[in-house]
Amino acid sequence: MSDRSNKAEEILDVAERMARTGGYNGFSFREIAKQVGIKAASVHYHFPGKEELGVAVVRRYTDRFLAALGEPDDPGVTPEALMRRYIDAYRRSLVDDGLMCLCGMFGAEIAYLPRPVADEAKRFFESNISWLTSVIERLSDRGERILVSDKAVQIIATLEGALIVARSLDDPAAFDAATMSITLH
Amino acid sequence: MSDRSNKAEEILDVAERMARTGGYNGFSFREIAKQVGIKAASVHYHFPGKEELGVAVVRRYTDRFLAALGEPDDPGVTPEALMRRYIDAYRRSLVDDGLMCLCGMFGAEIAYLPRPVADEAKRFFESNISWLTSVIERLSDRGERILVSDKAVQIIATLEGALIVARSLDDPAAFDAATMSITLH
DNA sequence: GTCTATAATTTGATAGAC
DNA sequence: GTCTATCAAATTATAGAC
Repeated sequence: MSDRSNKAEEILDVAERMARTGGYNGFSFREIAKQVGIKAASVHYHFPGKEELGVAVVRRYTDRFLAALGEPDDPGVTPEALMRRYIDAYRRSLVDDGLMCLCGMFGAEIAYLPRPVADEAKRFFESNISWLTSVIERLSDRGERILVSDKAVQIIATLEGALIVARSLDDPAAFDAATMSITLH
Repeated sequence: MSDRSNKAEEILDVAERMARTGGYNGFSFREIAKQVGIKAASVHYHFPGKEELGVAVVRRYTDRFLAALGEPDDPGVTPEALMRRYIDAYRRSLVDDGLMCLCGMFGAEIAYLPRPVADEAKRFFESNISWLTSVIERLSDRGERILVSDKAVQIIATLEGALIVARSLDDPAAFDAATMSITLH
């Protein structure tokens, strides 16, 4: 509880929302502090520097994301339902939150990020591809024209790009247009 | 020639490269000036403010991008070749330049950008979808399961996302894995 | 066209009181 | 845990000389 008090979580909440809007330079200690109701110096008590805060934000985001997906080989859930669940996770980011995927944002800025933050963003994609690969293997009929691992990369790329295009066009329907062909195969 | 002197172009070159690495907050007048070999105040002579510079960078990027593609209904080029050309434009951004697509970057940050810059980024996607739609119509066999316009959105989303994933994983092969199924249909 | 000088603001960060 | 006070650096921007 020491490092995961309410305030620390609140700081992460605000930092995540700001990062998912303006990227790594889109959140600042002062602005976070103001929205949380403390002073900037107090934020440094919970997270020593911006790099550490950035790492913590991405780590929590990835963990929460994977937890919401569940186990890819859960016998109680069909692979079709799992795939639907995966697409809906991105869809909710767009429709419910109106936010970019944190790691899609940081992935675009990857060459600009401090190493530890970039490594955490990379871990998001690795774990997502791993999860997707397991699901695709379950619903894959042999004699496929395309590798399962390649299909996983294609799906996650399409979803990240669909967020960008739909938000740029200010048209949520573009997200569905871009992603509808993922399910039928 | 007045506003498109060599120095103005150099400024746009540096600003574009920095923006494609760190986003809208990833380029500054001081850093641009240093790399161009002038002072920050001199940059303001060519572009009054950051917003105007941002608009100019996106506009030049879009114009250059479309010009490189050529006319989508050019009878001298097969639609297959045009589609290949389109994918290669993104692939070169990754492999040759090692940079993100400017409008993929700005698209992720779209809610954070000044209105005029966001509008220019939107125009990039609109014109790209229009170009792609024309090409897809040429190579589309009737009785398709998916709308041509939807397929255009899907392709551009996959390409933007493929840049992000491949750069995050530091693995150019991921770009090909994500995009190879675009051509076969 | 480019410069110097300067301003106002924001940023990440630290020291030390409470 | 949170505060005040303070810092050095960086940001966008303007005025005016050359």
